[in-house]
Amino acid sequence: MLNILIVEDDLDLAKTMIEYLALEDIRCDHASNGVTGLHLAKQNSFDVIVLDLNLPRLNGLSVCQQLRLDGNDTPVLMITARDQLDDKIEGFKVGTDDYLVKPFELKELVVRIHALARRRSGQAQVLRYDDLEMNVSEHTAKRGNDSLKLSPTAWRLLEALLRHAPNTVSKQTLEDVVWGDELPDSNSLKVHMFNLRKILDTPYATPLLQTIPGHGFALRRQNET
Amino acid sequence: MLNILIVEDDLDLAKTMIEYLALEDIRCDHASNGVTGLHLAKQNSFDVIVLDLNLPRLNGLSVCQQLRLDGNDTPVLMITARDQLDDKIEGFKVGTDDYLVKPFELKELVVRIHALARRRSGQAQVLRYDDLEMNVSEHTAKRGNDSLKLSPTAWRLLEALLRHAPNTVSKQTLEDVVWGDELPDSNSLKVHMFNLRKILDTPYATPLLQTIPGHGFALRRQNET
DNA sequence: CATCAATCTTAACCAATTCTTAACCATCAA
DNA sequence: TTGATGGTTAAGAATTGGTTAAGATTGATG
Repeated sequence: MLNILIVEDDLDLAKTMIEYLALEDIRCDHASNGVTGLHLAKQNSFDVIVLDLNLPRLNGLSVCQQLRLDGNDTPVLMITARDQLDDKIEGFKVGTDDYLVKPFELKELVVRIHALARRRSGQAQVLRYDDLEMNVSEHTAKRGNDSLKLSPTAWRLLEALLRHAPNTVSKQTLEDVVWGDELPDSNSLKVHMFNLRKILDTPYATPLLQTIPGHGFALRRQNET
Repeated sequence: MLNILIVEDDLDLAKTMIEYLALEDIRCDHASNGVTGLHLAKQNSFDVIVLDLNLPRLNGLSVCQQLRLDGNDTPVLMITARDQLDDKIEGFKVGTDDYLVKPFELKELVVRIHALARRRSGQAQVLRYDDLEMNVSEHTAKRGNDSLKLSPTAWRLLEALLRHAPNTVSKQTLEDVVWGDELPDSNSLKVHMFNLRKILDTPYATPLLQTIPGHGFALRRQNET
């Protein structure tokens, strides 16, 4: 059972969507303007957010941008009347995940909602795990109340780990993140991880950076699965 | 720099795409039929896979399905000539992430590739059989409530067995999983299976790891087929 | 242009884990 | 009995990960 938020000012359209989606076992909350939409999105946790581009009080792009700045990683499906590529590009820039151009078939809406629900957006501008917080836009990182001083490489590593937390990130992926195709021919990653751990964990009671032998590393609390 | 795989039998289209994407700093590998596409996808790690729906030898849907069964979580963008909703529905069922209908603008292709590349798997991949549970994303394994400490090789063996459970997995397949082409020239597999069994079964009442004489091994409860 | 601080790469060392190998045993079927 | 298959054990080899420190590189600043 999916749980989504629809932000749409055309009440007829909203009603049609909600009723149709109910048949497909998708529960909808509804807001008719950007401000309440943003508010609802912040309060609750939805599987997908369906956003009209043109909204009273706060347009869809701004709503999406606000969410991302707030660290919300819910997939966003934008509905627009125009089929302007530039709108889409702009939309993807602020963190939209998919588009649907009016008029659209309800069946297609359902299909895209399901596809989006399977993944996280990955476009949040603030990443959090446990008491660790990373603001991608400001380029700042904190653990608890202490701000962390990260070297460029340490930053990239931590960002990758945080985006996947609490999942394991393979050494290969980490090397990819830092060096791309041109890997250094030594044990550089080991050293960087050592340094990152020194900054991230050593001063604190609960270590977060776990080594997964033979595979890679994970940001995860020890006791948790 | 993104790294993607294009599986497309229309060589003109493929060439156009590859050249355009190169300008956008997207590196492309290319396969012109489903079988090689699948092979490439399994061998390498891409940011996105662009799949034509209609392919010689193995169609796009099957390729995608195979990948998912194999535990591959790379985002897939399906290209289709028709705008049949049913195709899309079928596609999303087997794990496609997005669609593009021919003819499309190359700019739009770029935008969607970027959007997909950023997305990450929202839900942990979990394999289960009986009271055995393996979280592929976190790289953790439990039997009942006890977490299992697996060596890299043990992990690979168990994963292969679990993906096929309760079916038998041949010794050859297991050797393939662990060593690929360069097999060790001794009885290494025997030893590894012994060690795996020690971790997996020995402490518990009901053994799960069965030997199928002459063929291989299976993860299966004793009484069941 | 010289210098300084920060950062990155590299090499080396140690400890722990993991892997391979070669035995030896038990069982079964021919 | 013999040969093939699978289970068990232990030793030594190889690999991996943590740690440290020395140069090399970079970028900023006086």
